[in-house]
Amino acid sequence: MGDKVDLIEQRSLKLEEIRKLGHDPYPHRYELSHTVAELVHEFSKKSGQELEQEEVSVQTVGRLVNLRGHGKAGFADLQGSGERIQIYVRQDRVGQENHQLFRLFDIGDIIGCRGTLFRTKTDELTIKAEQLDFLAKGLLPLPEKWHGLSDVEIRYRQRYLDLMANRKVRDIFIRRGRIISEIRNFLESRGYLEVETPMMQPLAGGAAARPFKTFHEALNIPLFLRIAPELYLKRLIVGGFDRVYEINRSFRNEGISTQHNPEFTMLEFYQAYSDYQDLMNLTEEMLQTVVQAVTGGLEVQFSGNSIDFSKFVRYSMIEAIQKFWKEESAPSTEDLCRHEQLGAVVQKAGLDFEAGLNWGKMLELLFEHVVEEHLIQPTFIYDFPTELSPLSKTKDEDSRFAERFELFIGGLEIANAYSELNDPEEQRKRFKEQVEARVRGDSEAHEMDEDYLKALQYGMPPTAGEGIGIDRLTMVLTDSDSIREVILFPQLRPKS
RNA sequence: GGGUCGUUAGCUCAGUCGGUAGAGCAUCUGCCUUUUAAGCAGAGGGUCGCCGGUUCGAGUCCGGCACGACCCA
Repeated sequence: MGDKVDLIEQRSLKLEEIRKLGHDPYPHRYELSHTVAELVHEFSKKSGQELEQEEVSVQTVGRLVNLRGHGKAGFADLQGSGERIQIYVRQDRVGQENHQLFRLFDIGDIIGCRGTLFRTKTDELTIKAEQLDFLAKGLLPLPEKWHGLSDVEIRYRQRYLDLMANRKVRDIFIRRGRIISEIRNFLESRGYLEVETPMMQPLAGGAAARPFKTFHEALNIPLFLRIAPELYLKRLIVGGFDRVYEINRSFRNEGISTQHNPEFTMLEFYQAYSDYQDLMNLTEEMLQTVVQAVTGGLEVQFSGNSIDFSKFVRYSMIEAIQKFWKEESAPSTEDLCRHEQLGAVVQKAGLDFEAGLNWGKMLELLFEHVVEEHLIQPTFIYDFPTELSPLSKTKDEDSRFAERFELFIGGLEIANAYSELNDPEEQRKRFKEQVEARVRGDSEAHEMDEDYLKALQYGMPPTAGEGIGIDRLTMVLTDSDSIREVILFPQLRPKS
């Protein structure tokens, strides 16, 4: 600890020395001809001879990540815009005063350098400095140069250090940005409007989850952080925006795991005059477009598996359970569709369940246990129990099933979509059932939402809607095994 | 919520059988004008996560707590 203070003191003293040399240690701007990345990309193919003939004069900026002094000369590595370039400083070239400044530099300082490009004996692209400028002081030492930064706690708590030290981390977040941008392009090209709906809601609906609660002082009312934007987006469909989407945060007051962060980013989109089949097709096309644009192909490595986005498999939930059943004889459709018979099937699969579990939840339990881990390649699972889908239309031929699908990739649940229930009387009935489940102790069950029912009473066109977990999609497309690797500042327990 | 592992210098780590704290990098001083994990010579730097216990003696053994990672629910 004492040493850490000394380090800051030493660097603060150097800061004063720099000031005494007549440099403002925190200047306001700097003119550059190239970023480091531009230099590296533009000149990586030029030979030393070409560079010296052309006498390319450049001016760039970056953070010092390595210093190698040689008495009256020295080398340094400058990191900027995700790349590194070497600079070579000779006292007889920059002058005595500027060389003095060079000797006051620490690893971590941000500097500007003007000079000409050349290649060293070992053929490394290097700037021969003519003028060095000081742009900002790094008072605290950077992570160790050999091993870099690997302590995950520091990586997440001080993400800026992670971004400086680990190129791969930088690349993950660049890719995340591209994914979102490609999704926007895709949806905009299909006539979608991006909208923003309330994050603070008087009633947290649209999903089965526990919300965070907050309070508005002036209105004197409790508010909930949204668990989904769904019910507001559908109000916009009622209002005549036939295609809307929102990419933004939702919040769920649940445990934290490699797949769950309390705040997470979801894309939700709603398309009028369409059903869930249309959205399966749209989703396939959208993800193929995004994956191609972002990775340059349709095959992605994730968690030791090669995932092929060129074909998406589709199974009904019942089919999937039968297909991935471990033992010889899979249960019949009849067994799976009848509450009285399903209990025995679930027990046969070696699962315990609470008494009074309804048929839908029982089927879900069985599905999660038997099927989910096998869904590595992009797979739509469709036709969910209506009991699990209070906001979905049911199938015309069998009201026990809802027109709903989920998309699984790499064993992760990536998307959830359905033909939206737009019959206000039926919706009221479903809400009532949810309220009853809530009374029986299901804290995730939906509440009665009169305001939403009123919107439906004005008439909502037939509509299909979908949510896609952006964090999880990013995990798959960056081969990240934890959601914390794709969220810049993941939620952690506060440091004591 | 349960289990396993981890926490030692600014960073990455070692630390034997319980005997009074180590390395490399970083820092500081000196030398060094094509190095690149630059080099050479020297110096400084520790609440061994926290609290308690056992012991003549604890980084090391025991218990609790905190934080983190992984696995399970």
